[in-house]
Amino acid sequence: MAPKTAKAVKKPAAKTARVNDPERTRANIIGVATHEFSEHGLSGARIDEIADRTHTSKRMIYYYFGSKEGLYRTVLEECYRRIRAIEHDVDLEALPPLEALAELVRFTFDYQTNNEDFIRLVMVENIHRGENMAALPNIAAVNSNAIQRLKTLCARGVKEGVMRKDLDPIDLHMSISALCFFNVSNRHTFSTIFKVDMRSPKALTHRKDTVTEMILRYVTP
Amino acid sequence: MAPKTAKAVKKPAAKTARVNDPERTRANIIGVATHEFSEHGLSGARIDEIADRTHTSKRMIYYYFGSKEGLYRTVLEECYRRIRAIEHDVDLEALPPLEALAELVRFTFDYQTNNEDFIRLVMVENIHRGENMAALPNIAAVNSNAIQRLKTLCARGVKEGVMRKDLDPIDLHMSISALCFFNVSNRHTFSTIFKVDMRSPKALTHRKDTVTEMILRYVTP
Amino acid sequence: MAPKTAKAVKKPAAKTARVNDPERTRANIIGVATHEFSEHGLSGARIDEIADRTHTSKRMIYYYFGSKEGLYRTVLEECYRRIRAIEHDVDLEALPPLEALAELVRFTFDYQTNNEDFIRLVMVENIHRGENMAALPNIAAVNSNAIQRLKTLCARGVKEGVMRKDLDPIDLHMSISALCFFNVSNRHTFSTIFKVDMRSPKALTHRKDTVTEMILRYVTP
Amino acid sequence: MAPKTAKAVKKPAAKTARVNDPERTRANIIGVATHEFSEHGLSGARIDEIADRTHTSKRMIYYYFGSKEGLYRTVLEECYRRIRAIEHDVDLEALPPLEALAELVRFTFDYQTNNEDFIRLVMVENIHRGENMAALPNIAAVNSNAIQRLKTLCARGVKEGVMRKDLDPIDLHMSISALCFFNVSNRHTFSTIFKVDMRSPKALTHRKDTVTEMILRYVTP
DNA sequence: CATGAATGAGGATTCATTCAT
DNA sequence: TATGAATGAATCCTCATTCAT
Repeated sequence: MAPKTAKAVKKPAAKTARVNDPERTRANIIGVATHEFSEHGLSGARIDEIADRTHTSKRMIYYYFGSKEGLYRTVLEECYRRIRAIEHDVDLEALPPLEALAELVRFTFDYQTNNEDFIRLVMVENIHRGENMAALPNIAAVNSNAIQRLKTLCARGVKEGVMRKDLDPIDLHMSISALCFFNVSNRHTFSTIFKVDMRSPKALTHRKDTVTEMILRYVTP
Repeated sequence: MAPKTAKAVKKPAAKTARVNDPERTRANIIGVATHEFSEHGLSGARIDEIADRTHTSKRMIYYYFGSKEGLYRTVLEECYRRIRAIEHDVDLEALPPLEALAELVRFTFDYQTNNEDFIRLVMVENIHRGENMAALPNIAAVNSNAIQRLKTLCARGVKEGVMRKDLDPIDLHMSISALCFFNVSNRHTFSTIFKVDMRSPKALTHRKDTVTEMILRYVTP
Repeated sequence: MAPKTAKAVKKPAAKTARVNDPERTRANIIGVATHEFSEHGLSGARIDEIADRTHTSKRMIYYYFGSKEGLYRTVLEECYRRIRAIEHDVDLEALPPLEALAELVRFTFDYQTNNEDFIRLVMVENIHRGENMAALPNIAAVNSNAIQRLKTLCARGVKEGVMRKDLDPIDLHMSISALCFFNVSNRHTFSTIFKVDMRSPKALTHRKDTVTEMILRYVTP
Repeated sequence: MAPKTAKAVKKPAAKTARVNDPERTRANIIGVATHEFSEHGLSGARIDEIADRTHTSKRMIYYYFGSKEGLYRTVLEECYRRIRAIEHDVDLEALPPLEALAELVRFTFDYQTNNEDFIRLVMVENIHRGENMAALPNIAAVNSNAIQRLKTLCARGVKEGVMRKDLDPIDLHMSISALCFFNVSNRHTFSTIFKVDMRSPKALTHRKDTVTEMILRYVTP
């Protein structure tokens, strides 16, 4: 909801303007839009607002993305692209299976905690029943790696006798995601109802440990 | 809503509650609004649309709820009230601790699966950072029971030696919620990315078992 | 809405406002829109402009007509409805066949001359390939009368031996329309090219006589 | 035009006139614009659309024609220039007066039928009250020939006793134009209302005969 | 209580046109 | 010449809300 009162201060300057650098312009818009959509949702976000926070004008949004929905989809696409790129950072091969899994859980927890915009965007997209995401090309590619790596890890764990045989990588991934995601996504309602802190470093560390332990216990034979 | 054309035929039908029954009118509006807000979010929902699906007119919405936000808050309140009422249905005392916990997990899983509107409303409210919920009176009351019952259960489990001593009821509740919630909330994006079915009875049963086992393994000493 | 430059003078008053008289409001809008669409075409007309010349606001246009196109269609419909109503004015039965026909031609000529808005609207609609008109219900009803009356008249003329037998009412109607229509529709380009006056009473009378004679000569055995 | 999405693939194909050939570029633009203006009118035509269908870019349109209106005027001018050039094709002198007239009518009918773009452009210009055309130089020259030739023809007809003495060439030209023009210009509305075909070869031939006969009967003493 | 009419303030989108290279 | 990027100024349309009866 926009403030009807005067408090919204316009910052008329700072616009580099007329920089003929399409990539930069696009990136700038996407950056701002990512935050706006994550903050207010697809219908709640305002093109005017996005434009204002941009180095360019509202017109450029339409020039590059065609429509509000087009911009939203691009934002979504970029977000998933980023995840895919980042997931490689954990070197699961270098550690013993259980430690690797623990590391993966902790990494996931941290990543999600530190990327609230992404989490919220996924929430928004689920409110829209994933219809925008479904339209994206290459979206399936996002999974390939995550699941494949988990599969390999499980196989290793089974071979070394430290993991049970009946593990389903997708199911396991879902559990990890669920536990990590919730801490960010439902932070507000949960902490309001249960009067608990879910954001302090201490609370996060504690929760991360709980989640990690829960996953480890589950995979143990 | 407006007459789209001169001869837009009004469907005066089906509107049964013409008899002045305030409670019924209110309930009818809330019912419709619950679905609309859950479906499209706070900014995405349309007062016109809600009014149209109602037995009354748009004017009544303002008469009873003052504003769109007022209606939204009432809807939220009702939703939480309903949960609280329903939670009593599981008689945890009648079963051995672990079985009681398993039953609670399954009940939670089923309830969330069968109440998508509620799940989505919670998502929506979290997108709005819980600010509407925070304004509700009695919201804390929702927790009292859930946590208290879990606490009692854990105490019983510890006494009987089937649960570990260091369990935190809130933390446990959060884990159960996270695992159950995700299956409904992130259904669309997850199933799109991983090409899996998350809605068939079979998939639901399997996932429910996984979640239950995960929780049980976690509480075991 | 508002012109940024100074030249457009606003007439802020005169708006009867808040008259809860839908029929009047509708009629007022249609009246203004008829002229605007006739003047500038569908794409050339401006909703803002129409609203400004109305006793109501732009919002009401959308309230009643849904869209610019919806308004245009209604305008078109009204125009054709009016014609149909007016055509009864010539009592063809009361005169001898040839005189009746002459009277019909003169009436048509005068009507078209005096209803430039209508002529231009028909031009506009033809530019749009009649797609909006085709969507109108009852549009076929417009013809029924015109052709039927001409058919009866021809039959009478044939029986009395003053008209040839091979006349096709539709073809005849087309000729009359063409000759009368052109004088209004192509007035500007024709008079510019040939440096002739096509609007003075004298010119109109002369042209009307020519057209009448042309039709009469054509139907004569 | 703008890139609708990030990966909007540009079709650099088919654009042959890369070789700097001003005349060819101009002609290409005019050709495309003629169709666009004829199709959508002055306000309905889109510069972007025109540029897209061109072998060049939008920039060139402004380079060569200054503005949308400038382009429109050029298009108009070209159209009239073409007519004037073509009218010489009928050799009226070679035939007996009435046959020459019949030939002229048929030629006019065919030309208009086969040049819908031109007809529509004239309609568009009349919607704009001929103001763009009036600004064109040499526009009067268009008439000189047509009328002069008709005048000569009539004189010949009168001398040979096959035409009445009181014929006004301009008036006659107007009648011919009206009857031929209408068949193209009002095709859509007329055929929709009267459920008749106006485009089949058979219908065209029949109508052409009617028109020719009507004109011939009119000029006969 | 109830209803249809009415509306100000925004909100998304489009257009002709110009600029930097 | 030629081209893609950029833009101010509309232009159509929507929304929550209020008024008269």
